[in-house]
Amino acid sequence: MPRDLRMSRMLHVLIHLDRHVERATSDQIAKMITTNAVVVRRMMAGLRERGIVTSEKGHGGGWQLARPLTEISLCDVYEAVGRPPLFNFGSEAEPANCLVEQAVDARLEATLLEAEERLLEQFSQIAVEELAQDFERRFEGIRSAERQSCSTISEKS
Amino acid sequence: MPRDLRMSRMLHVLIHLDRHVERATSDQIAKMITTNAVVVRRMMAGLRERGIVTSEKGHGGGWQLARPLTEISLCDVYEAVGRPPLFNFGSEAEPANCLVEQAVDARLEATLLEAEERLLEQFSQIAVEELAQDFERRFEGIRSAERQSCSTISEKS
DNA sequence: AAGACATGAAACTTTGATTGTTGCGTGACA
DNA sequence: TGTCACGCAACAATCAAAGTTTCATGTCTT
Repeated sequence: MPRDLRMSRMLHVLIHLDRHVERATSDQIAKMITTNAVVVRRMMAGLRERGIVTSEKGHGGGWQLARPLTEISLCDVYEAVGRPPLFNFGSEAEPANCLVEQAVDARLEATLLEAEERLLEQFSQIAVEELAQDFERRFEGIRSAERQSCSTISEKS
Repeated sequence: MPRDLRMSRMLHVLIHLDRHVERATSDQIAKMITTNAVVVRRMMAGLRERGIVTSEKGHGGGWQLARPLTEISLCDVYEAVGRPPLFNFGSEAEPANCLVEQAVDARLEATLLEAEERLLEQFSQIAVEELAQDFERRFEGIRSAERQSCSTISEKS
């Protein structure tokens, strides 16, 4: 059930930039997340504005982390990709003149707002570095499995 | 920020069916929520399957509540409209072969799943009757304001 | 200075899910 | 028998994210 992929994708990229490449062009990044360079620039522009990455033009240019993953929270990334609406549902756009609808909307929005605040609070307490460590645990798990079984599981992209 | 409106709309309708009309045709309901009869039938079919409303064909037919609003929770309605995805974002559809992406997806999905469970738990503890009472408080507020100012604020739809 | 490389930015197309629409079939009541 | 109302299927409209194309700008190398 694919929806807005920007946050997931940007987290993916940030970890690669920290653990694997240090600097990468939009094209290289595009291959990491199986899309194209323009989409990458569009998303990364938000990260640059928030001081999470920097970009350089010309030969040897590309994208680079501007600060360590320990100082980037999931909330930072969420805001950097434009604070898209968290929920997939809600009420009509214009305020209703029907009082029943007003009551329903108010209650629903209040409930969602509360849930949103809780989720963002959680996001603000998770550093991207934590996800990078999740990855390394997975990597070590695969490596040790390889040593035992001599199978050829390899890391890709 | 309009997204999936089904839950909001169905709550609206259920309260009208309890407080105002008792039985209504798809066309009448369509006017309440400013859409057309087919859309109404599509959404209400889910409510009927869950035993929340009943429908009758022919003369004098239409839709009717099958049980009191005190016995219908927001969660019931959410499930009746098909359990649409709660969140507006997520990860790629197919499981990744990149370990970094796997780690990001796993963490993100776990966080969202937790938030989803909390929200549904809250939904299951709110009866539609509560929203109906929210409405009546609003209604009384307007009535008393009318008595004081002789203005002509009227309830619509 | 020329050319290749890489980002910046604008305009357009594609995609996917909800919503909206049309048409026809079926059951029920007068 | 005719009207009313739901049931159902197929199709069009809508909207945002994602994808694409094109051109401009800046930078490094030769």
